[in-house]
Amino acid sequence: MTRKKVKLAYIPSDSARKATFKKRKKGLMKKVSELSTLCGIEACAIIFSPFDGEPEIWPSPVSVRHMLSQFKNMPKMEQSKKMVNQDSFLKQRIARANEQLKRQRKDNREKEITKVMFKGLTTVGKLLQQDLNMLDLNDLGWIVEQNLKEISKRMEVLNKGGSINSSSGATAAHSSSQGEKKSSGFEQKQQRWLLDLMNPKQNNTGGFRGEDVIMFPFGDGESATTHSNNLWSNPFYP
Amino acid sequence: MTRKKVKLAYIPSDSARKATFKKRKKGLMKKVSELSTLCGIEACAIIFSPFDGEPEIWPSPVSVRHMLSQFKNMPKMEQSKKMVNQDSFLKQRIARANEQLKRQRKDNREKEITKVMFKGLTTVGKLLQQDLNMLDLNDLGWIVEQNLKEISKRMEVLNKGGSINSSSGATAAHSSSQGEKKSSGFEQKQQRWLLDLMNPKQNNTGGFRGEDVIMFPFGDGESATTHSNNLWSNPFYP
DNA sequence: ATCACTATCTTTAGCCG
DNA sequence: GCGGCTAAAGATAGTGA
Repeated sequence: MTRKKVKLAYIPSDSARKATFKKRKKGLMKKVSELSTLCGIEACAIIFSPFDGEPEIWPSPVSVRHMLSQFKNMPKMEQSKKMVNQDSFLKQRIARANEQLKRQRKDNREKEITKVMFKGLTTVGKLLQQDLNMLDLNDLGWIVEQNLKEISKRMEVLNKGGSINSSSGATAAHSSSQGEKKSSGFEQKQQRWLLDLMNPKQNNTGGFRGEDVIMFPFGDGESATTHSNNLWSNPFYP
Repeated sequence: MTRKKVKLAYIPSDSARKATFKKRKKGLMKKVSELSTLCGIEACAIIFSPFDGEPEIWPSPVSVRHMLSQFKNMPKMEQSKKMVNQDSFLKQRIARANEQLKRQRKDNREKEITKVMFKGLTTVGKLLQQDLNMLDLNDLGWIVEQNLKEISKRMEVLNKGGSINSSSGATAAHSSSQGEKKSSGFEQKQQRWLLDLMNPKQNNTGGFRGEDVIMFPFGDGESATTHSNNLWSNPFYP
């Protein structure tokens, strides 16, 4: 049987199109997944289809979040390093050292990925910004008005809450040491500010929590009645 | 020769990994492209690789922007519709009607896509928001301080600039009429607010332009010295 | 490193139940 | 419409220049 060579064009038939869509979407997602694991990189695919309301997203939304949260766990790595150094038996030491090396490599790779990804994230952010700026925001003066209302509240709360210490400890050392032979250009500087940014300070005495709002041109866009479901939702506490 | 069946795991060798990455990235992009054209849907893929600094993005960043800008051109479609109706020769009329129908169909599809995509965009926006919220923004009190400084300025300007008219004309009619046999659930309501949102008002007398800043957790993240290159850039005027 | 080649593996169009 | 099947089309791992 001669199965024709599918010309690359919009499939007119609704049913055929949907069928092809489902099949190919599946295949595509698999490909993304494979690329990600094989090459140890972060990737995502987003598919907006009329067939389902929500856009299809790979990987799970949580995975990106998880990646960023890794920064918080980095200091712990330092500790385990010290532990290994104080071990006594030679064999165990070698074994552990190898373990360590392996982990180190993995960790290095993860850090590297995270760095790249984070840097990239800002690019994506810019992109989305630009797209959303297309909405001719000049016409939406009421947004600013809304902003101002919320902001006055925020001002009050802040002024009451006292001064907020913004310099983070940033004691987390950068452990690039041995391991990976070629780490493709870690920049100490950037890495440092990322650490500073990521290193959490437990000082939560600042007055701004929960109710404070700075409007954001993101949201579900369906209703403008509720606050949490507003076109302009809170970027600081979603 | 027995070429092995590639086990799905991280490729340790730097060179092999990079080679595979390049090949597969290419293939993946092709797949996305094919899916998009075959099924008439919008999709994008973003790949963060340590091999190149910028993330790879499909399709071109402009395409997303272009899509949104289509909304602005919609009213023109109405005009061409009328023009066709006033034609006199039967043959020409039929020919033109068919042309029109074709365009209408295309346009309907594009509108539909845009609707879905726009709705999805907000979901993506939320996603990115959440991810960026991981930065423990509580620790960055200075951001809020910066915000407040800029905001006081904004308040002044706004109060001086008079009230800003926020109700847009929204006269653009919704033309779903004939054509596409199955338009997979256009929602009048949502379509309407999109139109309202998109329909530009030429009233640019409002006082806020250029210098006003509401800080945003997006940016290039490299330097914090210049304003335009700040970690927190201006969402309203990028 | 980068290209081209191609044997082999993978995806998928078209059918059928 | 959905899931399984099968052969054609397509992608790519390994290789050598």
